[in-house]
Amino acid sequence: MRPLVIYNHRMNYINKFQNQLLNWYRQKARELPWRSDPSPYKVWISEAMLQQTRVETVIPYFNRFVDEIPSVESLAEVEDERLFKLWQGLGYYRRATYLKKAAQAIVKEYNGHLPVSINELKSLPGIGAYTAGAIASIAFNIPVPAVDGNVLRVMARVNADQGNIRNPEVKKRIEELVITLIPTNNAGDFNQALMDLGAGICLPNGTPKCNECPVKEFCKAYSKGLVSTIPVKSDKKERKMLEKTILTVWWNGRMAIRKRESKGLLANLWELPNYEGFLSKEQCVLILEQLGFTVTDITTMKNARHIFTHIEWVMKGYSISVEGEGNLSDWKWVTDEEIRGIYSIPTAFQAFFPSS
DNA sequence: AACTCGGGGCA
DNA sequence: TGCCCAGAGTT
Repeated sequence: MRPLVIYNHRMNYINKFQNQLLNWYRQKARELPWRSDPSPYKVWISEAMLQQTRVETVIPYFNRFVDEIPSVESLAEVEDERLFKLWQGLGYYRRATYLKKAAQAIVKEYNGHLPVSINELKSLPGIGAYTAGAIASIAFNIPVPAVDGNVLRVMARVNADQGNIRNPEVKKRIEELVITLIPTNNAGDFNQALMDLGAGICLPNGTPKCNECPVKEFCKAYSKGLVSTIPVKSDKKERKMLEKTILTVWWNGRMAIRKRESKGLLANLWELPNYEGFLSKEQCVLILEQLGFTVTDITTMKNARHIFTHIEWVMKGYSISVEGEGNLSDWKWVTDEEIRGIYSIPTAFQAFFPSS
């Protein structure tokens, strides 16, 4: 009898945790575009966009994207230029490349339908442990965990886990904990409830709203007074500063852009011509002359700064008018309208555009 | 295990 | 300014 009693106690604990979390979610769930129609395709697109990106940022991108590219098949065939344009400003641009690659694989190997199994999902480019779990649970209601940054924080507090949440071991530990709690019949709502809880109540940096938390009676960090010290997170690496000179070069009413290389930062996106270091007007004029142009005007623009995760660009800019033929191979002369409608140019350069 | 890869919002 | 965000892939 004894093991059965313990078993029942454990079941009651789990049921109560599930019920209180799910009841809270039924009342407080955020209304989000991908929640009104959680088709596998829309869930997938939303999860890809949401990687390291806030919900509020994603919403307009998601709406535009699924409106213009409504299916796996259309995604598999979309022009790269158009794909990147739809992603412009969202960051982590290889996610867009992964989406198209995965769509092509889904058409070829799964007849255009997203696979249901975690392992098959994870085999697709851009779909890792979290995203596979999110798609499987939200789109297919399969009881698997989907541990993102929110869930890591929430469950580290619930279990008073003082491990460094950047440590993969700690993440695995928390995944195992979620597995013991996840309901067999309502996994999608359960996972999304944990994320909403993290986004709205169980906030980072020691400022959670514990009085509003539906599961505070289960939270060991709350009962032990450790909420402000959990989760533990190791320090990030320091950012390096990089000085650059950005050129907006005008020729016959058009502006010069060029394509970035296919690897590394902002791969395959378009950029304004730019050079390492702070160049003087004279140095810029010399560069343009060596390219075969005659400089008719050059003015200094306002300095700008762009902060990436691990680099910071400090940028000096010049607006330059040129005449002549030039002898360039990798510059492209484009109009304002083409820049707005066609070419994907990352945010780092926006400060040097006339539209901004 | 450590790096790389964007951009924005908020204290 | 620093931190964090519905992370994934490479080395």
